[in-house]
Amino acid sequence: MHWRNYFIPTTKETPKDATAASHVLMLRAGLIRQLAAGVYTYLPLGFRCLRKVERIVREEMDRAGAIELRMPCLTPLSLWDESGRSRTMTDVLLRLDGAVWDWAAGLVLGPTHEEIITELARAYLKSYKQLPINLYQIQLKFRGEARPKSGVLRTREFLMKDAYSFHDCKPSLDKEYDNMYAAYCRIFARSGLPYLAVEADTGAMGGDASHEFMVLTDAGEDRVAVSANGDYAANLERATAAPPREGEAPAEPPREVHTPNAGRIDEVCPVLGLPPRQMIKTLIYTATEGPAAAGAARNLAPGAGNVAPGAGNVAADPRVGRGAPRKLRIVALVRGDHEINELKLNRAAGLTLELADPETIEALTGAKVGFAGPQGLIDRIDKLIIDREVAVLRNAASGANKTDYHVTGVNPGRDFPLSGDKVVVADIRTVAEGDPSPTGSGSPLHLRTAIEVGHVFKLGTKYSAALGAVYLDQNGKACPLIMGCYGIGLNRILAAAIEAHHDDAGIIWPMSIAPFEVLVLALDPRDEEVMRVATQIHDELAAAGIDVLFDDRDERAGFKFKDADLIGIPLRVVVGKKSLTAGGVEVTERGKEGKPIMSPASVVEQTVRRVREELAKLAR
RNA sequence: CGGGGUGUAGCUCAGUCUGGCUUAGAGCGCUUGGUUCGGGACCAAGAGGUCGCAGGUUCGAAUCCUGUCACCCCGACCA
Repeated sequence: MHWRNYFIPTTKETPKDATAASHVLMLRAGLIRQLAAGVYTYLPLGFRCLRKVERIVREEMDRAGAIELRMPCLTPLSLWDESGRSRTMTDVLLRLDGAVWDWAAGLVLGPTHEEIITELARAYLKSYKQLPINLYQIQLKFRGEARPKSGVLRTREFLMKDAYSFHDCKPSLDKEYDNMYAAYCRIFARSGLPYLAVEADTGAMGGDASHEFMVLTDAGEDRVAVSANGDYAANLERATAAPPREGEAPAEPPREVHTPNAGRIDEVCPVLGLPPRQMIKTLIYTATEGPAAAGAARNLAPGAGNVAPGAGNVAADPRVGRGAPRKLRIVALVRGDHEINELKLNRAAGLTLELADPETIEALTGAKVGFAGPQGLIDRIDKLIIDREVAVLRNAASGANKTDYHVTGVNPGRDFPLSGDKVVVADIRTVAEGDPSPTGSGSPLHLRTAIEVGHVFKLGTKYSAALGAVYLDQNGKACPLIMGCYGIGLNRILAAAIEAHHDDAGIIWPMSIAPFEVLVLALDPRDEEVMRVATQIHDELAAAGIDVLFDDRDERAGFKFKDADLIGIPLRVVVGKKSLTAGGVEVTERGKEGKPIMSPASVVEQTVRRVREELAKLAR
């Protein structure tokens, strides 16, 4: 490919609105152009990268035995009614109402395809003999993302590989889950990503396994906890630390202390002379009676966020909670130096909780906000949820349920119950930097930001049951299909790769997803000998099957070098009068030092070998 | 959805507070000619803008007012 005839609109200027490195570089290198909020055109260079990623994904999915198909972007609203997600995903589903045609109101742009694939399964997968089967597609998704950001990391339209497997038993699903997990490892390794598989939250689905594939970078939106020795990694939403040890100090009697205007932990501690870890935070929540809402959607669960196929929300049973819903009062306790994890809290409560307003808190405790404590509340509330780290405290301090007073010498079990109908002791806090790994090694956990690039999920029968997708087992009995879903955000792979591999000058592409593998740079295109040598190298590389770009532009050397660094093609062959005089051409690797001179006769062979070596290394 | 901010040339921005001194500007990019030529060159001459849009105030609006749209940032939300 001759640069002169190609289209690579690079810029020197850094775009105003871009902060993430990948965003800045994708714009500057001429990979993408924003058309609207969260909507991007992939320019030729960016499109080539995307296609390379697509190819890796396709090859590995095929190799893993999955079968490719293509489902539509336009999907009938009625299917989303069947699953209940037309109600639970209202702000995610992009509807076509407002259109002038009546029929358009019945269509939505698919944010994921659980419903669609389940409809297909319902129609065709009628016998256990057809199982297991794994169907996948690489298709655009549309989501009513409230706030697109970070370039291509969070968009309203994106490319996702979503796969859905169907099984007649759990062991079969487990096996395919492991198979997909392994395929994902190969995909991300081949893409050159420093990825990490972490335990992910399963939301309202409960119990079943789910893993997210993360790339640790500064630009991500997700937080993960990773142990220093690598024995544990989990999404912060679900990460847990080793359980606490029982406190041993002898219990002191409770004592009321005047703490005027000191309602916050950081205000009270100096007054009481206690560290935050000896404090009990008393948080008051309300909830409406009924089942818990679904958990958080994952971005890459196909159904959820950008990467995973379809772990969508399944609606709560609309019949539950009809009539006169009663407001429940729930009190949660966490240590003063800990943050509560509302996802864990909701699961422990079996309800979706909301922080109570000040009026409710004052009515319950008889004190202003900031002075609540667990003592004596149990008879006036519906549930007391105690973090397990609070349960082992000795001689802690809490609010006194009396404005401007706290109590010291508070002891769980004596001053508030640790058991009983209304009491739950559970892990309801977010792990903190330095907490011990739950594996028993005690290795300290570190908190990192990350980009979610993939998600594997055991769905179970959520959608098959909702849509009536049943097969007949060996006994002729109709059973709902057991499903798994597996998503990968292709655009995010590009952004994550750039986040992980760049320097001040530009992108440093992994060989496997680089738009071109080799750049031949002719320094003086008006010099006949330079052009003859450069053209010959380009042509021979191309003939050898190498993706090669030929910078034949009549520009100054510095200009072309800067562009080369920016677009980040891994191998660069520089042909100039100077190098020819020195006996050949220069070969450099992007991001590495040194520019050895090679003879034009051997450079093609050596470059081809280097490309293949690099690709093989990634595929290992 | 809450809070904040920005819309002026393809890009990055000045001018807006204090309406008229601008025939709407600069740099980058683009066109033409010349010089230069191994790390984003220089000189000269050009092309390019309904100042987001709609109303209003005024003798006069990029500038003031009202509305509206778009985009960005923080937060919320994100089976």
